This record gives sequence, C-alpha cells and structure tokens, in this order.
Amino acid sequence: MVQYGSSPLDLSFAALSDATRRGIIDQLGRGDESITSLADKFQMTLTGMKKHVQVLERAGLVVTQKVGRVRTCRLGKRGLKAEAAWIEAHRKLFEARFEALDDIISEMKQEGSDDSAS
Amino acid sequence: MVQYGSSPLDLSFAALSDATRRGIIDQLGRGDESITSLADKFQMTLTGMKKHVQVLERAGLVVTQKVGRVRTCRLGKRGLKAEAAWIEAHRKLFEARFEALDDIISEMKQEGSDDSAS
DNA sequence: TATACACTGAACTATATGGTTCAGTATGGA
DNA sequence: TCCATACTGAACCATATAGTTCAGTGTATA
Repeated sequence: MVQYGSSPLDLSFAALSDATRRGIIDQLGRGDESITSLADKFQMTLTGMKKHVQVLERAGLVVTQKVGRVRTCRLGKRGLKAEAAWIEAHRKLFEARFEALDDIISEMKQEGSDDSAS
Repeated sequence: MVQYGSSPLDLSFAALSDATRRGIIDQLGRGDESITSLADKFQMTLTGMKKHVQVLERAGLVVTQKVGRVRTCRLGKRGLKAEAAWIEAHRKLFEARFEALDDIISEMKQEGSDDSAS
C-alpha cells in the first residue's frame, strides 16, 4: 500500500492553480504592492484580494507586513524551490517512460478498443 | 488593470495539489496500472480512484485506455513541460527580487511594525 | 477633531473536491 | 450458461474556494 500524507506542496500547488494568484505573483515580481493596489489591478473587492493573498501566504509564496494602515505584499523568500524540484524530478520520470515505451504505446494504439470512453 | 483568464495550468496545478494524485503519478512512473490496482495501492474505493484519475486525465497528465474490462492508466505524453516552464520563469523572478532587494528587506524588518498580523 | 482611507471579519452564495455507498453494465473464464 | 471481476454512474455528505456585501477598527491628515 502506498501512503501519502498532506504536504506543503499541497498548499503551494493549490495556490498556483488559480490564474489570479499566478497573476499576483507576476505582479509582485515587478515590485511590492498593497492589498488595495492589487485589488484595483485585478478588479476585485479588497476582501476578495485579501483572501487570495492569504492563500499565497499560507503557501509561503508571499510575505506581508503591515505598516500603518497599509499591508504590503512581496514575494516570499522560500520561493518555488520545492515545487521546481518536484516538477523536474517527475518531468524526467515522464520522459523516461516515453523513451522506454514509445513504440509499445503506438502499438497499443493500433489494437486499441474503446479508448477515451467516459 | 490586469486580466487573467483560466488556463490549462489551472487544471494541472490543481491536479498536482493533492498528495494522492502526486502519488499516482509516482506510481505510473514505475509502470502502467489499472484503476483497480491503483485503488488497492492507495486504499481507496474504485469510484474514488476513478475520480482522481479523471482529474489527472482532464489535466492531460495521465492517459487511459480501456481494453476489455480493464482501464489502463499511463503517464500522458504532454508531460509537465508547461508547468516546468512556468515554475522556472517565476523562480527566476523570485530570485531576481531578492538579489535586488535583500538588504532593503532586512532594513524593513528592523523598522517593521505589526508584521504577520492576521 | 472630523473625515477619509486601508484594512479586517463575519456572514452569505454558488460551486468544486474528496470521499463514500449502492446499483448497475459489460467482459472473461469455468 | 453462470459467476466473478472491472468498471461506471448517480446520489449523497462534509468541507473548501472564490467571490460578494456590510459593518466594523485603526491610522493619517486637513
């Protein structure tokens, strides 16, 4: 039996699965921003933006700091190392599979029956 | 205003945000599997496993083919290229930010007020 | 001091996710 | 032919997500 507990990757990949949040990361790559300016840029309520930022923060991708009444958001120091590592390791897995099985696969496709059924 | 539509990355990052599904990819890297054998290995009902496989399939990470009564799952040809590309591009963004701002940040930390408030 | 600004939190909506059970359908083998 | 196997689909549950509105709190500033 294979057992997998939940991990930090759960949080970061989930954070990255939303286009708005990937956009926020793009934006913060260009410079720090307040919640308000992000909300403006993404045409969203303050509250909505705050939630997105919280998701990114829980994932460690973004760090925030409140000074006065302004909360400033910037990219988190931990970066995307763990995610890059997982993806790279598995990208190789995919490729290894295809080097080994390329011809077998096309062979299977020939004799294939149902394929792609619901 | 910054506008981001939904993209294939939404589906693949969401697919990767679950430890079971990342485990399935690990497993398929070692060889093709039927839904039943995956369900056994991950101690889950057939129906539950089928759903996970469908999520991976919609994301293009896994391909399935039904022959007789067995549906065989294998890694999808499209692999993790797009995901790797996004992560790599942004990993550089993170690093660039820190090279430029490392000292400014630690300076901000000194004078910081609230930090890490809810 | 009064006002405007930036955020925060609670509450609500609609939809998705991760899982189950149960009742099928279709296939392979004795 | 009969039975077990492998999957499929519908229905249900609990929880999470993406967004909203509304009613605050705390901070700058005129």
